[in-house]
Amino acid sequence: MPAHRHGHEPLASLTRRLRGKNRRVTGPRQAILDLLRQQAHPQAIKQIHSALPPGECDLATVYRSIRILEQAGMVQRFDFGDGVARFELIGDGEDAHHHHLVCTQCDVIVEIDDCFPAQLEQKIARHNGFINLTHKLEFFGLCPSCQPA
Amino acid sequence: MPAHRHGHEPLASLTRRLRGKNRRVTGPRQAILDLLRQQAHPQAIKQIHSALPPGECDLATVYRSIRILEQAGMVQRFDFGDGVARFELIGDGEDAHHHHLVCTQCDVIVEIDDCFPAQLEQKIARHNGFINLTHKLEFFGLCPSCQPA
DNA sequence: TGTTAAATGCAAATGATTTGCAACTTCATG
DNA sequence: CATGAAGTTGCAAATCATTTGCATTTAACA
Repeated sequence: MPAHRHGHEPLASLTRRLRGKNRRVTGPRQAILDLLRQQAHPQAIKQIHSALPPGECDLATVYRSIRILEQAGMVQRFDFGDGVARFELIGDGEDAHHHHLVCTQCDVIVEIDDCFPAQLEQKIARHNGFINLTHKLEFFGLCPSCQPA
Repeated sequence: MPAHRHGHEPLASLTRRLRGKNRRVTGPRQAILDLLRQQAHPQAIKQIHSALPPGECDLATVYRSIRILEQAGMVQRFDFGDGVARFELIGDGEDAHHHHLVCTQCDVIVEIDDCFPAQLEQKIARHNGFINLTHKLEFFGLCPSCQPA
């Protein structure tokens, strides 16, 4: 199963994971988790906040909750270079690492399963004496709908 | 010659390029270009500003100049995910596209010649019906000096 | 050398994200 | 099931990077 199909892990399972990290399960956090559960693509903080029922959760609390979730390893941060961080839920035990393809015109996002070749990455590490290599990789292009006829 | 060796293109050549783009050659712009000429790695706006002789150029002017230079194709923007854009001079006629390896501990930067395999990128494009694919790719890891003994 | 559009300095505006703080919950304990 | 300490929240104010309005200065060409 591709990495980005984090399936529909039930909310109860998510809150259990959170509690397991010694974090309290609060209304705002449940609302955010429940929202992220249903998203197929990374969401900006503002998106999350405005998708929540009005008055459900303060914007600052979204920021704080997302940070907690990220530290707990339940959420992954992505950066498409537009100055806005986006976040995606990581399924339990799931390999969170994946990349995206973003339309430069309409901002549609596609999850990508391909990754930078591990062997080449190891070569880069060795060649420069670095260890614990990771990478950020995102693709951009014109999606089918935005292409000129 | 690797992409990141943009050599030491003389300042006169750089200002000529700028003028060729119908941009005026001003004191601040020359100072910024001359500074970037001598840098081997991408520089943050603040770094550029504080490296300039005091009073030489306003911070807002650095931002504006860099934008002009970027639009003129003389400077390339990089994003290491820390919320600060960094800029590198592009040598004349040089292939600007390259990536970096950044130490997560001391922030040292190494220019990388390897790139995402073009063939794989094309496969991704085809597979998703996208065209004009590009990508952002940066590596992170622990540099030799920061590794535990 | 004069004109004129471009560029600059300075200050104020933005936009994303963070933080101080007092009031309010969660949840382990009793 | 009540209770308190620690963790959370809302709200407002603070940061930080970056942008912008505007009056003044300046590069470059006629």
